[in-house]
Amino acid sequence: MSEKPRSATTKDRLVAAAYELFEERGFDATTAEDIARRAGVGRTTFFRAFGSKDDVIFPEHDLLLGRIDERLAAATPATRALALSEATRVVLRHYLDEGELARARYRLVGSVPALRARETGGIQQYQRLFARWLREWMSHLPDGHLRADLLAADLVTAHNYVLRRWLRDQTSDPESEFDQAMRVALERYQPSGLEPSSTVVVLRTSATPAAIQAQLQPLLDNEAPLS
Amino acid sequence: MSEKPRSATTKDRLVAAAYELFEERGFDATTAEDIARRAGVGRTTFFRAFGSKDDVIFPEHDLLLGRIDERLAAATPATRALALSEATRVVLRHYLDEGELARARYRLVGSVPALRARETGGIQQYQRLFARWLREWMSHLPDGHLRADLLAADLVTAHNYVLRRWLRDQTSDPESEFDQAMRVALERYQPSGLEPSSTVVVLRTSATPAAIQAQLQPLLDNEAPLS
DNA sequence: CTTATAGACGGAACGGCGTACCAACAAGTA
DNA sequence: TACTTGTTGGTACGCCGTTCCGTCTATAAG
Repeated sequence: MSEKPRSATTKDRLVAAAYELFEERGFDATTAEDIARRAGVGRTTFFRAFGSKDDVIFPEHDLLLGRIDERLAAATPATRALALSEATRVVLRHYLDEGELARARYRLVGSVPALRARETGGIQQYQRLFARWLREWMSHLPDGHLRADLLAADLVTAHNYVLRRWLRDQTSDPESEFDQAMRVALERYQPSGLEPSSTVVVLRTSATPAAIQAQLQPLLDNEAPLS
Repeated sequence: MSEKPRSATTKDRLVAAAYELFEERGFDATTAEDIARRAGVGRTTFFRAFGSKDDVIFPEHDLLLGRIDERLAAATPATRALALSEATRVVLRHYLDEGELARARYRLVGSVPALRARETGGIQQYQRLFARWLREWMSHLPDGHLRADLLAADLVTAHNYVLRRWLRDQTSDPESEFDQAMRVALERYQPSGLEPSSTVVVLRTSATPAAIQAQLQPLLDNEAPLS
């Protein structure tokens, strides 16, 4: 616990060596021994540090899962919509902070099917974590479990949508796009015990209910003050 | 093309042998040579037939992708909602028809992390296929690409929700539950050029917009007649 | 009937992954 | 100094998935 500096640098050197070699020769043409040799350690040490060749690419996965869980556990009924948005934002921010490293990983994963599978497996873990909380929060609604699963999928999908746009340099303001994406995704969420004063709404329009509901959602969000 | 009977039985014997051994000793404790020996063929033949040990579990994947693509390609603007629902139903029906084999696979996949990753990879392929069509259909809407991705995720998630309930014996009428799940998932879809006669809606209720919209959606669905 | 060509098959060998085991070595403690 | 504790590298092993090659069978041509 106190030897972070030395231990961290060994792992970091392995990660750096791995990315170098992957970009030089490709993933499949790089052996674990190659990586270890360039990092100046033995092959055994490499597997002790990462467990598998794929793990070099996705190291902070468990950390992010933990942070999401914390954020969702801290939500009160009134702040759940916000908690969902912020928990998702934690992941986005993490990749934004990585900068070029995240883009290198994106290129790599996109070109190696085995890594794609690994990545989607990780994404699924996020989704299941969100679903676990949402099922609890929405179980009283009609089709609550289904709607919880759908919203969990939507949150993850919306996050990936914005993240991929940033990774491909298709946006200069990912945070704003993320806000909008969360707004759309959270159309599926309605606060649980909230019983607001009844309101008369009269509409004369050809807009579909979905469009109307999209317009009204921000009002509902604002009604739930953050703690 | 005409040697289906002999070729099919070899593959089928390998699949049968594989499932037997997986249930007897578990996935990891079963080698490719074990499977081949029990099926009465050589190890080389096994890898020629399936390419990898995982592939024995998910053989008809490409077939299903093809059928979905066909169904979506055949949709007209007026029948797209129905096409989405039916294309998804193709997958559900496939597993329902498999019966006990599907349940054996479910137990197996649930207990072996490597197979889980493989399965989610397959699911992601379905999702991407749906998204490809939906992006085309919805690109004119505000946030069209995002909404297309979300709906694709919802369709796949809704399907998996019902399928898993059936796999766990939590439902006796998966088709009806699937209808309802599709209804909820398709709340995200609004037909493209549809410009219905305007309607005045007066509501005095404490229900949220999302709930109201959920109630109204069937009316919209009925407006798009099937060809 | 014989020969030729193509395709399915099994065997052997190879590189690589991930694991298990072991010996060497450093650092802190009695 | 001796003893633990933990990290490291080396060796060996089983298995995966691929490649190469020789064998067998079947269908067609001569």
